This record gives sequence, C-alpha cells and structure tokens, in this order.
Amino acid sequence: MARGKVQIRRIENPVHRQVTFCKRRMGLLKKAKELSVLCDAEIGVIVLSPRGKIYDLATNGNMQGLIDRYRRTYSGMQGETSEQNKTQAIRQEISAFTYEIDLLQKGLRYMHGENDINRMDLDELQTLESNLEMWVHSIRSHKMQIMYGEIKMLRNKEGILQAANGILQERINEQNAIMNFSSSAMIPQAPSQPAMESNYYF
Amino acid sequence: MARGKVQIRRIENPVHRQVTFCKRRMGLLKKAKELSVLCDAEIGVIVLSPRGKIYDLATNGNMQGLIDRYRRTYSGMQGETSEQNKTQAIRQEISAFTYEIDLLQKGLRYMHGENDINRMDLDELQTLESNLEMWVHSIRSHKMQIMYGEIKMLRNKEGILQAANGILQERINEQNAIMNFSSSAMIPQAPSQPAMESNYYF
DNA sequence: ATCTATTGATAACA
DNA sequence: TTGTTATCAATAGAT
Repeated sequence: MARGKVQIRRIENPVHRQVTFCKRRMGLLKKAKELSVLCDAEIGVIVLSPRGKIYDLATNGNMQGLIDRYRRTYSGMQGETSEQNKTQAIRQEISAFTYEIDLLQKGLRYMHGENDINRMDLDELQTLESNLEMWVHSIRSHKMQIMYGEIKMLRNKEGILQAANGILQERINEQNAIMNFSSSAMIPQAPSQPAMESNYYF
Repeated sequence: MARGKVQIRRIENPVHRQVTFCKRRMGLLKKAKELSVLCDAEIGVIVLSPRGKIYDLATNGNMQGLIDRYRRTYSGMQGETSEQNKTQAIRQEISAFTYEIDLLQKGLRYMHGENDINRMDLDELQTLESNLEMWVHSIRSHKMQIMYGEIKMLRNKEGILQAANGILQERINEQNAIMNFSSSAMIPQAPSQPAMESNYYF
C-alpha cells in the first residue's frame, strides 16, 4: 500500500513475509476491534501463522462462547469435544505425521545417502527449507567433483597416449633408418606422420 | 477515516452504524484474506452483528477445522490437567511441523524430478517454477554444460589417439615381419607391445 | 524498531 | 445497498 502497489500473492522473501505478517496481523486485529466498538458487534479472529503460532482476538473476551454460538448457528451438532476424542484425534495426527516424516527420511537417505536425520531436533527441522537448497548445492558439487575427476583422468590418459604415440613414431623412424641403411628397396615408404592429426583438437 | 477523523466509539446513529458495519466488515474480511495470501497464514474471522446475524471467513475453507485446532491448542488454558498441557504442546509442535514438512516433501518431489504438481496450489507452483528457473539457469548449470563438452571432446581425442596408437603398432609389427624376413640378425628385437599400458585406465 | 511516500480504506453524501 | 470522493489510516520499502 505504500512505496509501490503490492500484488496480493504469497510473499516469497521470508523476511519480508514475516515483517508483513506482523504488521498486517496487528492491523487486522485493530480493524476488528474498531468494528466491534463502532458497530457494537462481537468479533472473533483466529490467525495461524505458517509455523503454527496462534494469534487471536475475541472482542467479548471469550472466544469459546463466540465459537459456541457460531457452531450452534452453523452446525449445531458439535458440542464440547470429549477429552478422549481430542487425544484420539491428536494421536491420529501424530501417527500421520510420523509416517510422513518416515517417508521424508527415506527420500532424504535416497537422495543423500550418508545423512542420518533421525536425530534432528526441533530447531533443525525449522531450517529444513534452507537445507533443501543446501542439498541441491551439495548434490551438484558432488556431480561436479565427479566430472572434474573424469576430466582429469581423461587428460591423464590423453598424455599417456600421446607419449605412446611419440614412442611408437620414434620406433618407426628408427626402423626406417635401419631399413634404409640395410635395404633401401624392400620396404614400402611409411609416411613420416601417422594418418591422424595428432594436434587436431588443440 | 475520511471526511473527518472518526472516534472509535459506538456509533449512536443507527443508520450510520449499519452502513459503517457493512463497509468495515467487508474491509475486515478483505484484510484477512490479504494477510492469509500474503503471509501464507490460516485465518478465521467470525462477526456477530448486534442483531445476531453471522458473517464469517475461513481462509482454508474450513472453519470447523480451524476452530478444532484453536480449541485443541487452547483447551489446556481453561483449566487443569497436565494431560491437556501436553496435548497442547504436542498440537503446537504438530502445527509448527506442518509447513516445513510440506515444503520438504515438495522439495523432494522436485529433486526427484517428478511432475507431481497436482497437490500444489498456484502460489506453490509459482514458487517451484521460480526455483526451477533459478536452478536451471544458474551458473552451475552453465559450468556443467561446459564440463560435459570438455569430457566429450577428451573422449573423442582419446579415441583418435587410441586409433593412432593401433595404427603405429600395426606398422611396427609389419616392419618387424619384413625385417625378420629380410635380415633376422640386424634388427634389435622390439617388444611386441609398447612400454605403456594401453588399457591401464580401462 | 522507526520513518514516510504512497496506496488503500472509508465517512459523508447521494 | 451501492457508488463517488475527499480524507484519513495502513503499510511497503528503506533505514
């Protein structure tokens, strides 16, 4: 809204997103309070940040009552969830996330081999997104190391072959000299250079 | 806010209050949507008008789920047991992991090169696309292309040298045969293979 | 966190 | 309610 019109779409820069989240969240709650006061309305706002932190506002100071009224009006069915059901639901979610984490670990081991992330703690998990980029970098570095190695090996092989080529050529020249000395007519003339262009690629 | 600064207190004129309620309610929900989109947050807003009419917004399209999460997180606040506190903490952790895990899975799918974009929304698609472009067009990719080219060139050169090597060896063998035929005593015995190990790297 | 140039929201009016 | 417009408020980008 300032210093340039902003497009309403996900802010990719994490720092900008966090700052905007903080500012606009405060603005939203302020607007909600103002509306409540100005128009004598009851308002509840729940904000879940991407990281799961919860910010909320209940203008009557009682979100539960507001939610209860909301639910009574809309679905009416759901009363207070029993403690057992809560525990059961949470266990199901834990189970589901455990499974996903296991899949993730398999994927990670598959992609990266040596890394054991079984012991990752909370803080480490929070940086997984940046780690992804590091993994990509690591994988590419590894690939490049392999490629550098292959280039080095091929250059080495090239040198050996060049040397062998020279030795053989020298030997031919020696033999030609000997044969020219012993018997000039019997030996077909070999070209002084092989048919290939040894410096073709230089 | 316009045509004169407004005091944040109940608007006594019922007509004005109704108009302001309508306009500000729309503004509040718009702000909530924007915050949700901009910052990747999940937001629920419930507005109860003085006459009991309900207006609401749930950015994930599921107010029940949002309320469930909210209640699970804060159910421990109303009272008592450490059991509830535990479940609250667990719920908080689960919520915090969600975003990172989601990103990771998508990153893994991306790294696997799968075209599993069905589960991603437009924003995520946008993110992946920009990442893809960044990565594909990065300097490393260019460097790798150059390296591939060099490897190819070196392999080609290797083949030519190998062929030259073979030709020279053949020529030596021919000359040896001729010299053995013409004069077995005069020529020092050349080894049938050059001193190098031509297959050393294979 | 603080500062402003701008955009966005909206109070009054129709 | 909806639309217009003069103003005020929110805030994006920079510091």
